[in-house]
Amino acid sequence: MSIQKIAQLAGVSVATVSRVLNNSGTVKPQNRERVLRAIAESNYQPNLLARQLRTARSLMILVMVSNIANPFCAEVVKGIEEEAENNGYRILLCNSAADLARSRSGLKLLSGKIVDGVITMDALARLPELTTLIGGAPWVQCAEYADSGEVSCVGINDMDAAQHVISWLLGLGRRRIALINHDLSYRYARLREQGYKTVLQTHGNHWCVVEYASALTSAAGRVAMERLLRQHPLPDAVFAVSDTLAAGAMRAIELAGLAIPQDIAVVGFDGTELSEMVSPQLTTVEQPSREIGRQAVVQLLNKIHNPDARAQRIMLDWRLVKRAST
Amino acid sequence: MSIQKIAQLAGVSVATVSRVLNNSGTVKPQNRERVLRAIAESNYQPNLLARQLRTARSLMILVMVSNIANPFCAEVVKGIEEEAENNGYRILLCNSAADLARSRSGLKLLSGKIVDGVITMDALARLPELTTLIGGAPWVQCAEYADSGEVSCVGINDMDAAQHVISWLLGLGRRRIALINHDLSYRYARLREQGYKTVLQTHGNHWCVVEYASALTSAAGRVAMERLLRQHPLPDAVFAVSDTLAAGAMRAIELAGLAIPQDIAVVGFDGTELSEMVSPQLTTVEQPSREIGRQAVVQLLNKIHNPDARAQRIMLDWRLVKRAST
DNA sequence: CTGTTAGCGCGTTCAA
DNA sequence: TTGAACGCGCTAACAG
Repeated sequence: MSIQKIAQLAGVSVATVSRVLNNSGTVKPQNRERVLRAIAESNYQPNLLARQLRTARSLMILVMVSNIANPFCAEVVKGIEEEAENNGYRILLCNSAADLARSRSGLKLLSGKIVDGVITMDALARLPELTTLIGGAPWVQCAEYADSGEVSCVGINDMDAAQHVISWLLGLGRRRIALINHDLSYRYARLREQGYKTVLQTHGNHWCVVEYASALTSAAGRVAMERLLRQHPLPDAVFAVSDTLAAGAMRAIELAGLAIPQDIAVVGFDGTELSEMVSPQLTTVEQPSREIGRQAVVQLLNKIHNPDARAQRIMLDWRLVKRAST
Repeated sequence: MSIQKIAQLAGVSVATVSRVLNNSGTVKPQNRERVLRAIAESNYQPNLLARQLRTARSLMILVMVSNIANPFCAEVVKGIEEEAENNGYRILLCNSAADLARSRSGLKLLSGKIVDGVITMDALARLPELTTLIGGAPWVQCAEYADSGEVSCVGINDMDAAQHVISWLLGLGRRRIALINHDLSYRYARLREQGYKTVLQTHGNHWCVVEYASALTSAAGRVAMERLLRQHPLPDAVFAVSDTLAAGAMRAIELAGLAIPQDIAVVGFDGTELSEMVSPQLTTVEQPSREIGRQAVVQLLNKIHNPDARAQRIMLDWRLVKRAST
């Protein structure tokens, strides 16, 4: 069912049908009525491929995520959806699973003109193939830093936050603070680790142990913590770079028969709902996740509508939420 | 950068470039070489809109989900991704948030020919507008039943599973078994509730209390459980229709100073990783989530390649995993 | 207010 | 083995 058939059915030209569909130009009420009736009768749905090919815009933005099950990630996506919807845009979610082939496949939606721009929460700045695939298309990095200054990004100051957490734990009297980190190809992971190490060095504290979780999941956090529990002496505090990791770590500590926070204090990151669901409730660095998502859309739409706009680095506020786990 | 420019750059016709791109027809090696060089030099990327408009297929399938953060859902999606990828298809994820406008917007990707088919995990069979929007396009319901026999679906026998759980709890001596359910517009929710009530009636057990959570989240499960804890006498067992709800319920029970399972036994549903992360570990009905996703893709591709194929109802096996929460 | 027509970029005949 | 020409369905410019 095409616009041609509708025109034929309504006894008008395709241009008139198009005008009715888009509320553009002027159409005699009687003709508009006939067109609308023909559309209703035939259950006609416009072909978006043709429309987008013709207008060269899709009102769709691609969101590339490495793990959609992560609650922090889900929150950011909600912020993205809200702001996009407010501006007449639709979201396409693509789960890259941190896989090169998947990422490449997803980005073809961008280079293939299916979407108008992309927001990535992935660590792909290190993959030159992907950045050339994106080319000069509108792109915003979200909850992750851009390596080059060419691309806008929205996030928090991860180094500051990590430094604050470690300083505070030291102030509480903790002396063996371990870090549970994640894939260092993420720049935020490198920055948080750097913050962690900087503070320890400044205080002449030589107990410095980092474990890397294989994914941002509770299970991976638990495994990482189990490795830490084989240390002698044991850590007396753990800083995990996500709430999911922290939740898994807490489980491992509990199973080992140790008490939180008496034996080991735990601090998470993100400030997701999960931090309030675990027992004891988790001290965590709260990120303004919804706002991060919204700002990413604002930046992206700005770039879409004004291609010459300079790249922006938006840094939002974070805060340490102190709860029973410390 | 279009195929025209490449043709010009390589000194051949657009047809030849197209043949190189699609490995179709025959091209003189020398010309192929020149085309490939032109493509590489100009960083050309084919316009998928034009290609899909012309070929009338996209090799993409739409997946509509109501809450991407639900771990069960995430597992099913992984299964979908695996099977789709094995067949050369790409996934587009659309978070409907159980919202009509969002769902409508998402399904336009289908009626607008952007994708070749749709897998829904949503309860949209009740919304006639949406089903007409889908029209006769390839469609599979996943982890949810179809109301009409026209559309294929993949899932488990929810009524059987619920009946089994309740019978088993009764066998353990529990007499006041409450149900934490979810939005009854989901057919699986209606079936599980039916299973719950059927068994209670059969045993002449009149203590029958159902609470409805506002979403499939821990927070909503906690709120629902808090309402149940205002009952007199208290329930001595709770069956929640998802692990996320059960986790929230456990938190509420713990905060009320009650013991699991001594005071109140808890059973979840789905068999997600979460059920192993909570303390005590959760007894739950394990669904073959990955396989559900894979089967959904198998059914959908069958429908895409063979439009006259009859709708199938695929029922997979479940099993009750008994752990410390009961 | 309306209709005709020229592309958007591509794959695919059909002749050569 | 190649190229010219058509049409997928749509919007927009232009002429009436």
